[in-house]
Amino acid sequence: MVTITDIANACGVSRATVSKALNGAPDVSRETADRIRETAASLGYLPNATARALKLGRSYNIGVLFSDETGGGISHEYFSRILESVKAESERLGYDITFISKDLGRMSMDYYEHAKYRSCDGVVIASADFQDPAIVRLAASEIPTVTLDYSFDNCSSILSDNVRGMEALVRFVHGKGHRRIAFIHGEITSVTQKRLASFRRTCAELGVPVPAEYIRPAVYHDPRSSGLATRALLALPDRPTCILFPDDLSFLGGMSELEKHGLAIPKDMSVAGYDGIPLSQVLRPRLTTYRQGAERMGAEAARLLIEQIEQPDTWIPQQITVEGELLEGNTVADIG
Amino acid sequence: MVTITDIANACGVSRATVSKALNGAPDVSRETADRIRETAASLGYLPNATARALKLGRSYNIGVLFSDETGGGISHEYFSRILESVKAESERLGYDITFISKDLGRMSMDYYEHAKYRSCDGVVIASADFQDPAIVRLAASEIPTVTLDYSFDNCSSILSDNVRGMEALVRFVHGKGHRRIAFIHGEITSVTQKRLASFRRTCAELGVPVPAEYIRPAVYHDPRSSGLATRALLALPDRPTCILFPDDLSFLGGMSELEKHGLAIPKDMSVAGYDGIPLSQVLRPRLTTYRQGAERMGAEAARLLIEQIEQPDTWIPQQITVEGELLEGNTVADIG
DNA sequence: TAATGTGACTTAATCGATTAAGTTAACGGA
DNA sequence: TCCGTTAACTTAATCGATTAAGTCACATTA
Repeated sequence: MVTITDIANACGVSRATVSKALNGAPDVSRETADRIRETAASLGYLPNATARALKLGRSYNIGVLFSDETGGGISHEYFSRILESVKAESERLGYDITFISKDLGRMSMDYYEHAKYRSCDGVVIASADFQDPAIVRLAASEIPTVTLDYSFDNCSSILSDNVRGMEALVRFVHGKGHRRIAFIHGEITSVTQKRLASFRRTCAELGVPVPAEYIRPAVYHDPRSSGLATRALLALPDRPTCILFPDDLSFLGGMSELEKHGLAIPKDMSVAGYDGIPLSQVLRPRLTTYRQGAERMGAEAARLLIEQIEQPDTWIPQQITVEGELLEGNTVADIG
Repeated sequence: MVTITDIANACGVSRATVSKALNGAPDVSRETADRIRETAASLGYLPNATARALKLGRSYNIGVLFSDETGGGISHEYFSRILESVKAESERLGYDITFISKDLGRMSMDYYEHAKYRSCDGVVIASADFQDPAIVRLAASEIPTVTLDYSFDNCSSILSDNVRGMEALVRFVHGKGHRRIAFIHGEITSVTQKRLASFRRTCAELGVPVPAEYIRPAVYHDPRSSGLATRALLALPDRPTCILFPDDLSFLGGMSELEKHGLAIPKDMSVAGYDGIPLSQVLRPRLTTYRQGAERMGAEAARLLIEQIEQPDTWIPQQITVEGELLEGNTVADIG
């Protein structure tokens, strides 16, 4: 391994001078600096991030947290889009990313300890149980933290616009003439609550009644549970004309249930999803859904976090809401 | 930050003794060791991975490489399953994982340099253009490397069993009576070549003729291009009775094309996919496909890599082939 | 009794890079 | 000529942990 000492020897200067030359310090002469840089290049010198981190107390490494337990793991489309954009933006800004988990080999530690152990400069919490004391501890710690789809006091956060997303969907189906709109929602989280509230408020604004039995619980990303919820809705004496699903994958469960009942989409039942995963746009009929701005969310998360890391003095917590877009498929019939 | 020095002071011993006590060295008395461990716990001591890495020349950190350019990014189901299992197994064995990329901020470096810079103990190459000189350099370097779905000399590799996967599919549809089997394949890579070869060989073994026009190129994970390939197949005077798609997502493109022609699956055309993504199993009809053993592949990759890192002397390159399973849906009609 | 051994420490060097503080020679101005 | 200044270095401490080598008191053995 080529170190700063090798360059120093090769150039007949001290290690200090090499370090300064490579970092562009002012008190190295032009010629010496050039000579050092050339030698460094010719020897194939690479700085050692570890040594630098130890000395500087800055690792240029940020942790990302995807809690697997909540099922919001990396393999869900929405989260992998977020991960990918956090990664891309971080790299653009000169930071690597490392996963933060509970426990590591035989060491048992919580998220905060893990992040400390790896001396992460900051952490992006992308999917987690925000009630988990370990998450709360991390968010409340001195480590700069940005959360996605949840807000802690004193942490910046990036929020998908669930309020406006749900509103857009409701207004869209209302515009198509629907007045009996059912909503199958995922597990109760802050995201779900926002969508529920927005659903209710928008319906109220539009003068659309929302019978209690039109709101059915299910589990995100679980076609089976949405299928059951769909069945329950179909059993109602006063069936809805349109069903909003918790997400696109869940819609598939509903779809097969509708099929079983011999109901065609959108002729006999209108439906809409949420997320706008690529699949939704190649399905026939193309699914009407709301695509969250995951790419921008990830990028903004990285940007905010690194800003906080690099300018801790001027930093104040920020909440950024990222809008998505309504993907108007053809699963909502015009019954106006 | 609580360091080893704080513990040393609190216990009235030297830092060396603390380090030894915490690492279970034999030359520390029972009582002293206990006292040190208690003090460490009560002070909330956490080892500093950075300092340890610097001294030991071991970071307990492995790099993972998902080249974005090839489109085999993190967000594809197969790769995210691999990532997730590499992560889980690495963590179980006490290693963190960090993404390796080209370039980092204003530093331009190749993969090898990046891995060196972060002192990764090893690298898993999960998706990449294996012709890329930067990838070749990394694989040929002194850094332990495991590749997925590709073999380099002197590197261990984990291979999805494309040969047996394709064979299983062909034998399955053949068993259902199909004799005119078309195959839409993805871009020519080593994986694709294996599938193509296996397709041809199995057909030959079964005595099924394979007209050249039954083999159509397309692009992986791109429903549009598979749609076009499907259209070309349908235009043939002697239509196939069954189409094998490059992957499940691509099948969706074919599906909508079939729909346009008023052809029902599987009545008018049988189809099969590849990958076995969750979606494929909630679609109606349920897709016949081959699910690759991504979870085992990721876990084996991590295991092999860490084995090589920890026992470099006894190490020899290994190739492990991981079998998947045929998911027998109902998109293949029995026309026997 | 002297030599030898041993258990339980401490000392000090080391990993690679950074940086405050110190040194030295050259130069300018009075 | 002498002093102050400045450019261009070097010295040495430091980040936190590890470990080979050294020390020392005490026990054992011939």
